[in-house]
Amino acid sequence: MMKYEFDNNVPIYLQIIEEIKNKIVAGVLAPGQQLDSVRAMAAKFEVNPNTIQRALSELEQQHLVYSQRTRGRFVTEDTRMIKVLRHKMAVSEIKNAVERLKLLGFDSDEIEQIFRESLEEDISKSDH
Amino acid sequence: MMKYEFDNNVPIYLQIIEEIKNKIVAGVLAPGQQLDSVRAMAAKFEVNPNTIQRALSELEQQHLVYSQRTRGRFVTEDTRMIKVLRHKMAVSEIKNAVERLKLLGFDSDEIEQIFRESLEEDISKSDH
Amino acid sequence: MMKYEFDNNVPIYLQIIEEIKNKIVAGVLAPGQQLDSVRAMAAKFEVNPNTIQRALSELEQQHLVYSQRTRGRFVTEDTRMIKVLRHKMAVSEIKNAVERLKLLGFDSDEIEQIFRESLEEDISKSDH
Amino acid sequence: MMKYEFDNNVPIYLQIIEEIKNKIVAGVLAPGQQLDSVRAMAAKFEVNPNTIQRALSELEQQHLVYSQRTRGRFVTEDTRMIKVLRHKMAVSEIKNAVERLKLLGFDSDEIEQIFRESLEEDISKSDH
DNA sequence: GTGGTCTAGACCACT
DNA sequence: GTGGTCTAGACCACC
Repeated sequence: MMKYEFDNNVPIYLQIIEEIKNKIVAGVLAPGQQLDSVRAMAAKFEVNPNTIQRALSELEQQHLVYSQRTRGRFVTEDTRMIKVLRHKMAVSEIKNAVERLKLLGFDSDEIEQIFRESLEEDISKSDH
Repeated sequence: MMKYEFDNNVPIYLQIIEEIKNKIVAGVLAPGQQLDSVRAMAAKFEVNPNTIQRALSELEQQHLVYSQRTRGRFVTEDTRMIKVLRHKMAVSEIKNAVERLKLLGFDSDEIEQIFRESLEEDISKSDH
Repeated sequence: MMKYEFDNNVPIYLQIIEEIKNKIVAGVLAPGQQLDSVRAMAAKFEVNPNTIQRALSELEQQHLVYSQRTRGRFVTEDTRMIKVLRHKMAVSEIKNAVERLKLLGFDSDEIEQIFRESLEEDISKSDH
Repeated sequence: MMKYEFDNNVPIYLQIIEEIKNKIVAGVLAPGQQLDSVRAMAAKFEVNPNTIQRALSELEQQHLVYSQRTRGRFVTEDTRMIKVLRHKMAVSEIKNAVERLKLLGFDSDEIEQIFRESLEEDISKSDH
């Protein structure tokens, strides 16, 4: 058997980044909307303010949020950026799934067929 | 401040079940092949033997492994069962991905299109 | 008169980033060469290790250095990246000078003429 | 740990001299115009009056300002002096930039080419 | 020994 | 009150 390895060594700040990205892509955080303050988020996540700061400045470097020194932080108003992010996240989600299936010995044709089945079921579900 | 638990509340025994299922489906553990002993697995996973015990009996209930009192535990020789499992795992993998994307606001058409792109890239990659 | 403002509020970690970029561009740090460890640099700059860490991880995000967990950090071996950086730094150096001169009321023609004089003097200097 | 001083060892009085020269060259301070009093400037720069005194007498030695015992200090009316200063500042600005680039390993040809690019961009910008 | 993450707590500038 | 920077000191995984 293989080496033992249970997940969850993902750094907190990365998890927070993902959390916020999800909300931006899903529209829960709208373009231009103000984020909670560093200290407020630190309290909510029960985490040190520095950890939040790190997550947020990383998001800033990716141009997904911007900050105004004394006013606070805001979701980018550049909807193009958000669309790009949205697409990237979808691609990576799907690629990961495909990747894992290939490791289990599935080939592209099989994966495509199963994917097709999944979508069809979905459609019939939404017909109810 | 205390640590906030983000993910990782999946019980260990479920993670172990997944691990073993993966090996069976991928063929790393062949039909009829003997599994490591409970104590050996407990050592490898650095986990209490009871946890292993629980995982294995669950797999027995699902007829994916069977035990012979004195000899040990073995992967099922029923290849049909394995095929079914294989298919189920693929479906659930893909459904999960689709599900997460729908939560992010994607509709079926978008997902299909991105899926198509992913596969095409894969093909062009393997052409190199 | 204008607002009072003496320079030097530039964060230490940004100054360190510049320092290292300079060395990379000038070739003092060659592609693939190992950098001092975080702790060593912290001692050299008389600064907290976290500050060094921050500078270096920023450089890593810019793909100018890469790190290997247990071995240390290294200058990128991608000489293209270094060339790009080199060019960017030159452009920004010159743009800054031009910018400051424009604030002093110089127009492009004047600036070009003075620039030409500077270069000629330089050449005659290197003739000696 | 103590703080390491990176830049900012330029004496304050020199910074103030530069500030005033900039204003004179840019025309913010016109020929013959009266300067603020020492005390007023000391307040504005949040600096000891002696520091201002020193900066101003240096400027007097360079014939860029002159003082009338009881009335105060004034910008020189010798526009030729100002033109010379203006030129000198431009030259030194550019020479500094060139100098720094040479330290980074650029040769004159490269610098000229990049300078040319910068100016062209500037022109195309003003065309918009 | 290496890099990486996190906390606790401080100080700054800006409004 | 906001974000931003920095220190001091801790712990982890990896080899």
